[in-house]
Amino acid sequence: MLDIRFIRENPDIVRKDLKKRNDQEKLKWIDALIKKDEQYRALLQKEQELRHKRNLITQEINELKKQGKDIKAKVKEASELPEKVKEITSKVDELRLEISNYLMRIPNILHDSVPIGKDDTDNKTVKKWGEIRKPGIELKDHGSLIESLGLGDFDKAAKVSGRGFYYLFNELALMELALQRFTVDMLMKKGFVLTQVPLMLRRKPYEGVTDLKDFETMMYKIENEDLYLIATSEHAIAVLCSNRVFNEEELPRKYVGVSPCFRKEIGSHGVDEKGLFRVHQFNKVEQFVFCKPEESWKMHEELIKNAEEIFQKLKLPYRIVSVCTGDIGIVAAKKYDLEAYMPREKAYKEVVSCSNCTAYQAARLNIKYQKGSEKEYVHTLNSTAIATSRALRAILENYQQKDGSIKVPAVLVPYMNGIKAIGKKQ
RNA sequence: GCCAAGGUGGCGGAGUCCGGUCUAACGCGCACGCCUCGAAAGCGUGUGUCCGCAAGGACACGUAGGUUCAAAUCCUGCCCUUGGCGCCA
Repeated sequence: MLDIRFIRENPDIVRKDLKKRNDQEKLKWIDALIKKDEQYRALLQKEQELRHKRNLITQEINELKKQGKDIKAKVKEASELPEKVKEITSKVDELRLEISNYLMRIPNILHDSVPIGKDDTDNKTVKKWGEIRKPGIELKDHGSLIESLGLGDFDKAAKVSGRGFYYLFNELALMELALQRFTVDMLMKKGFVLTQVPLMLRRKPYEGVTDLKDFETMMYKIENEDLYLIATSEHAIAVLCSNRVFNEEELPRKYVGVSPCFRKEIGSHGVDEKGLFRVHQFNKVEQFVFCKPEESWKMHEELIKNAEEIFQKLKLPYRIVSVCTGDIGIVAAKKYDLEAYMPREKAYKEVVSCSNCTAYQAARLNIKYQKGSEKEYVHTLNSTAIATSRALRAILENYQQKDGSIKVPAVLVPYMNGIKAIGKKQ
């Protein structure tokens, strides 16, 4: 959320940003919002005057009573006030709510380097890494490969849970755990605090970390409970520090979260349906950082570098794209996606998303740090380290061997009891 | 899930029975200032949010309501914590 004071004082910056996003509707909101804000503050003044008046009379009554004098006349005078206060308060609350509704939906201010575009086809490639090997065989899609090797079962999962779920067995399940441990070890060495999180959150804290439309399109709600399954541990870590004031020397604070993630993925259909790429439940290792504003852009580069390091060590070719205005969403000021090369499709597919949310989440969650005698919002950043389901797909495609087996990336071998290849016919 | 006791500042902890000079006694911590060569001690000041150019004011005692001229205080729902019982990997 943007600070209302910032919008009040810099409406042109906000307008310019919305023009970049080509968001005509929200562009119109700005004038309406500023007007509401003016009305709100004027009315708030009136409300406070009225309350002041009431407080004075109340005190008078107290004095009179103590002196043993008659209070009837004063009480009568005062008795007219509560209703007036109530009336004006409800108007003030109404305005406050309207303003907050605008603020919750107005997007973050974008970094200058964010490319302008309408959807993900306009994302700009900023880097490519790795050599694309010619497999020399007809590659199987990862879903069929898994099933043919007996390393998973999608059909049974679909029967008992629905499409988008999976069973994994033996070496493949082990590789999933290996990916997590390998990533966690690397990040802990870099000073990240390993964190296991609650997998469900209440609505109110959750509103602090996500786009409101996600509640309908992405999140699973627990029936008859005020609880939502988390879509990523990012959310649980962000709210961990809500309403907190950091000391300056506590920053930057880096967390590595490990958790299952639950997503409805409503409206997503197509070729990726079968297999591990687009699923309702997957495990993810996530980087999350709270830092001072002046260090957040450096930190953003650092987080994407960490993700790159993981894919480099796995020897999976990838490219980095800078996500464009039409694809970036409302929370991030800048976002990199890391897309791994999928040789069967001969295409790069998103496996990592790395965002600098600047003060946008911090303002909603009220996370500040003590800067001298002042308090200032921190910046928050989040980045996938590894989403194992998608990384597994990349490995299954890139490491397929001619004999139909899958070579285990060298860095994972120690995490897999020394197993160097899976699916090899004995 | 049941029973009991609780929830007040950065922390400990009064105030609640019996509504009113109670946003907070007393203590700790932290920041700044004085003192000092420097420090400790001591002394002083400050230490929630919002509106306002300011003067000033409003709000804030888990949370949402209710009663009242007036609520930390009385009433109700909900959330949470601790202890006991029950259930349980």
